[in-house]
Amino acid sequence: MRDTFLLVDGNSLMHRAFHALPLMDADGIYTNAIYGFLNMLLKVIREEEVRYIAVCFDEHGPTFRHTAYPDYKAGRSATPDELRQQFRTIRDLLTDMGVKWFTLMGWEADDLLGTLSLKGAAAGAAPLLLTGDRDALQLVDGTTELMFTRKGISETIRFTPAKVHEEYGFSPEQVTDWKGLAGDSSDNIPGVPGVGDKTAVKLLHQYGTLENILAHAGEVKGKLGEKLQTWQDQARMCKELATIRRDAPIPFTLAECALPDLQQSVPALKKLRLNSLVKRITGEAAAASSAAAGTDSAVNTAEEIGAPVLLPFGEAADINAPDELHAWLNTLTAKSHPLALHVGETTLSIAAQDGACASVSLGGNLLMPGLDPSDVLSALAPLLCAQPAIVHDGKRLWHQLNKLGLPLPDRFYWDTMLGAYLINPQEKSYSLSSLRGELPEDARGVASLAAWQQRKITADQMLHLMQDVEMPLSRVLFNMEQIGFRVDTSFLRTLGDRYISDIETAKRDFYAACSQMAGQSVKPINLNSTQQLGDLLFDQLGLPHGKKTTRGYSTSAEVLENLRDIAPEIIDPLLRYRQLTKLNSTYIEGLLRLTGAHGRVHSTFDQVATATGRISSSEPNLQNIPVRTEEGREIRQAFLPREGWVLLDADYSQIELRLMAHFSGDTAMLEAFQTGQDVHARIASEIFEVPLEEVDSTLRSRAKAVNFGLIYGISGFGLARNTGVSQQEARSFINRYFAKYPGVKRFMESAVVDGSNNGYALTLMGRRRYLPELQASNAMTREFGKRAAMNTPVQGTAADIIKLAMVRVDEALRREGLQSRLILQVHDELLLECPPEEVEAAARLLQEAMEGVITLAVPLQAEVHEGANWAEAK
DNA sequence: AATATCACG
DNA sequence: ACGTACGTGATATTT
Repeated sequence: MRDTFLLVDGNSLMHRAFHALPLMDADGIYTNAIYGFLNMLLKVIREEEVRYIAVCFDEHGPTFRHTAYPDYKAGRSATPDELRQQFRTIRDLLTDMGVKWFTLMGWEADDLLGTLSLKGAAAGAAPLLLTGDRDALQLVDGTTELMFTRKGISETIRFTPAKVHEEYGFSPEQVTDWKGLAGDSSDNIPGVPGVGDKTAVKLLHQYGTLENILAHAGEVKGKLGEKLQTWQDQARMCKELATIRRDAPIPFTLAECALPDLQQSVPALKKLRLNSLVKRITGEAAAASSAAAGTDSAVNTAEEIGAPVLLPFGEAADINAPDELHAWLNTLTAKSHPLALHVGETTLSIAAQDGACASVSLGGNLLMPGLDPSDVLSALAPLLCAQPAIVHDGKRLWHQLNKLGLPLPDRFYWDTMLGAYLINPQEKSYSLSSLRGELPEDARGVASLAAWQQRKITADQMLHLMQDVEMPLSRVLFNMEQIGFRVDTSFLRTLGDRYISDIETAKRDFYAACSQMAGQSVKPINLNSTQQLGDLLFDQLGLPHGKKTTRGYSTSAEVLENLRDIAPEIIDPLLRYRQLTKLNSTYIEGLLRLTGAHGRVHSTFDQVATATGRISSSEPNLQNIPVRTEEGREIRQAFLPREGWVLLDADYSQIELRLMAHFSGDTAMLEAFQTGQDVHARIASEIFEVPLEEVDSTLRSRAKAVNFGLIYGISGFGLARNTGVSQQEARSFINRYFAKYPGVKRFMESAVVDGSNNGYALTLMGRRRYLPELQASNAMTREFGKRAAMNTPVQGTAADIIKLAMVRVDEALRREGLQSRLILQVHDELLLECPPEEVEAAARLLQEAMEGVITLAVPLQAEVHEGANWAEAK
């Protein structure tokens, strides 16, 4: 196994970082590019087990190497001063860190990269190029790979020769030919005019090289052939320009590029106030040593599954015949667990701990006929039932198996999608390929990822969440998706007809009132278009528009509400139109579209969707079915339990406020919950200093609004907007609140301080959410970070609690041998459908499981109701 | 693909 | 001085 030799294009990365990040400075020294650069460097070092490292920079002498083409790079604007400074600083910093860097007068960074990758490979290392410059793709070969940064610097994609081909349609050797043809506007390389990506790839496919294309230009028909002949010199020139040299005269030994101990760079980083980098370096060292010390957990440890680099996987076998597959699986059955399994788009791969592994191409192509995925899964299912496997997105696999009527494994050993989510719940995507740059898409990749995740999750103290919450929950969610929720479609249709007729009425009333006001009949518009509506209301009719403008006027319900005093005859029908069309298109038509022939809807529950740990529901979203208005609530009457069964609904009472009380430890707040009375009223009485009996609905709702404000991360402005009181009054509410409940204030403040110190917020069960916003230079972003820091422990802990409750409820139902089953979760609410004879038992079990999940400083309270439909059971 | 709006906790 | 409540997903319109 070759050691990884990381070769960094310093110029490319610094430019990327500079433009991707806002300017930051330490005492007038700009650091944003340095920060972004090092951040990326540390990320790759951490993820790739780098042994050697070198950074290359441009050093332009008096003459360019490409003197033959003077316009070269004329299209690039000069390096701004704020960045030029940082190039000087980064060199000193790298020296301090002990990281070897290279420059050579008159040579560019990519030439040095080309030279060093050659020398590095010759010395026995595996060069890994890190750059944002596509030119470098030509350097990729069997030993040299490339990490390409994109989207600024936040994402990387890893190129092997095969990946280059997959992405661009030609091989690394053809990169320069391609540039000669298609050019590159960012480098001011013109190529052949009129030849773009598509044409270039086609020509390369046909003729292989630029020279060969030009030699056969006569054969090429039409304009294209002419152009190739006319511009052949320019094409050759462009190819030469794009060709990276690999013969720079630089002294090099692999040993001097050994990765230094990064701890020694801490003082230099501190000087530049790059504290989050310092934390990362020191934090990682601490995590590594604690992981090395070992944790005495009753559950499976990293050792059992094996460290990633130690996995003794042998050569992969390609299995292409069912007989062969069965034979191979039979030999696997005898082996140790866990297996690693990966079902990709086109391949399925399996690996065992002893090194045996195989991949099977699914579907197949012309060259290699593949197997029918269902045949492969059929062969595999019994094995998965016998040996818990490492999988990615187990819930999806269960669905695949289930669709084929195959036996379902009741658990998996490790789900790398869930692992990735716990490690960072804010990734844009949890597809396997996006998890680690370009992770090999086979079972070995999944296995080593799982091993890495186990160590990381253990170090971050989230093994409990992984094994006792997320993993078992995925099975519960699968069941819920599978079972679905029964819907009364004819009821919905009847309701929809009524909505439609009311919509027509509202429309008529609206236009009549508009015409009345205008003194003439107004032209009908598309009422769903906010643009046309704003035009009508504010330009034609001259109603005062709210100051909210982005592209035109806002016509939100909030703005319209303010116009009700002026023109209720216009606004009321309009608001009614809005309400009814929303109900009809989203909840009547949308729901009917998704109701199967069997009369049930099967929502998808996304376990890796939210930053806080909540689950989300989609297609249909059953977590936002109307309830707040009487009109909307009718829709809930269409949600029914299975024929002859009963619906049970249980919701946590004030769970987030209770958690606030628990976290803050505030005596008065805790007391408010001990009495078991109406908490909002009680708090209103305290903060407004009136006897409980004199708390009217206004005071109560104001106190309630403050409570919500606290949970969301209080701000005077937000509270004012939500309650309709002035911002000054809102502030005074908050002040009174903090005066009565000083512990709550302390909790809020410490949540922000902890978030800043740690870089993340924690829930009670150790779930974390990183808060880079707290370090932002933009004040608004930072304020957002503060609110998230205050909200996440509360919302996230509530999510932890109900998730564990779901696992416990499911377990208990099974243990008691009941047929009742969970069918829905709505953040603080669980729905079950039960046979009538089980209702009492299920209700008790549900309440006990929910309330008993965890012991807090205040009791957890769950309220259970039953009904013949969701409206009744709520 | 982005924006505006609105449904839920 | 900035412009804000936290977390989601669906629909329709507009680019």
